[in-house]
Amino acid sequence: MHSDDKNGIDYSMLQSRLGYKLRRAQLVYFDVFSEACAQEGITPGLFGILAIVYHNPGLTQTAVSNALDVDRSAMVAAIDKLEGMEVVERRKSKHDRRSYALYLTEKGKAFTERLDRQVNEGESAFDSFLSEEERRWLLDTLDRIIQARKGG
Amino acid sequence: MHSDDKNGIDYSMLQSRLGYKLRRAQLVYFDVFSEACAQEGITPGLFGILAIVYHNPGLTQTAVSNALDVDRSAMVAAIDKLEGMEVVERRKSKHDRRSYALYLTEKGKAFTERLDRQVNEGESAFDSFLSEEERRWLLDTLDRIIQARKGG
DNA sequence: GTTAGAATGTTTATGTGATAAACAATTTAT
DNA sequence: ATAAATTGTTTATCACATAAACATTCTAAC
Repeated sequence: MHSDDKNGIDYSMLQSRLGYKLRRAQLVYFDVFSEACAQEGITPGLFGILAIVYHNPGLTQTAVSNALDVDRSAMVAAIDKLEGMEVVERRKSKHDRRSYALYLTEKGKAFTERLDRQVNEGESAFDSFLSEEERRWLLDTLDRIIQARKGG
Repeated sequence: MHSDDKNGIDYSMLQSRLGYKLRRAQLVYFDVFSEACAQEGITPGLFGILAIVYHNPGLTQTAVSNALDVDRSAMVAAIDKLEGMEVVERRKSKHDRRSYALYLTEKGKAFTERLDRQVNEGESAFDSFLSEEERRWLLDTLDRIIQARKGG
């Protein structure tokens, strides 16, 4: 009954745990992302916002927070920062005076496109050991995990 | 060229990004883990420590932090808490008066075994849509991602 | 052996991010 | 017109990661 060893350490309870492996793998991608664009002051969370607003201009803060499954209170500081960087702007909605419609500035569009390329390069240079088929399978499986939760 | 839609929202820049999906999937598992044992005051990070010390009694704090790839400064508060719960104990090392050897108490062993079962149940009730083969493939792939970083 | 360098546990600080409660202003439903 | 829900916001807490610095102790070089 010899155990799962690495550097002489027994990882029995963690080795086959998806939650643990997902956490470790996510940390790796966080590092890769940071190397790709930490210099720009953009974190994965901020990039998510840019990506959503880029392709869906005019959404409210709450709509973006729903799209990314984060609390809407988290949007305030994030949008404040992106507005300070002059890549996103809040425009008052005519239909609903409570809410803002979010748009990328011209600078923000170019910025987002550049970040998208940089992150793609950084990630693909790193996960090129995955075939395109494996990559798709992995993405689909992760999606199934994410969706499985929605129903519960 | 109609785009990746969900609830009428275009996820183009995120849809095929492994980092994003890993983050979301990890969040899901964090929730499942929490439901399984948040009542015991145990977080995923603390469980990792218990799992390592359970199978590798006598390791120093630094050795455990290396095993889990966290900074050793993060161990202090964690071990403090586990010691306060009377599940882990620090014993002064005879060979090195700087360091402690970590051990589970009898209570800690039973506690860890129970948590292990609870988390296994919580996770498997949730990811049962994966075949055993798919699960192994997923674990292996995540391992490859984690290991790929070590070399770079 | 003494001395210089490295390692151990520790404290303190910063930052990211998730989560939750509460509030005023506004909109929607009754 | 009144009650209920929604929007952005503030504030708080917690998990977790990272980094610098420090005293004590050990290791290596001389």
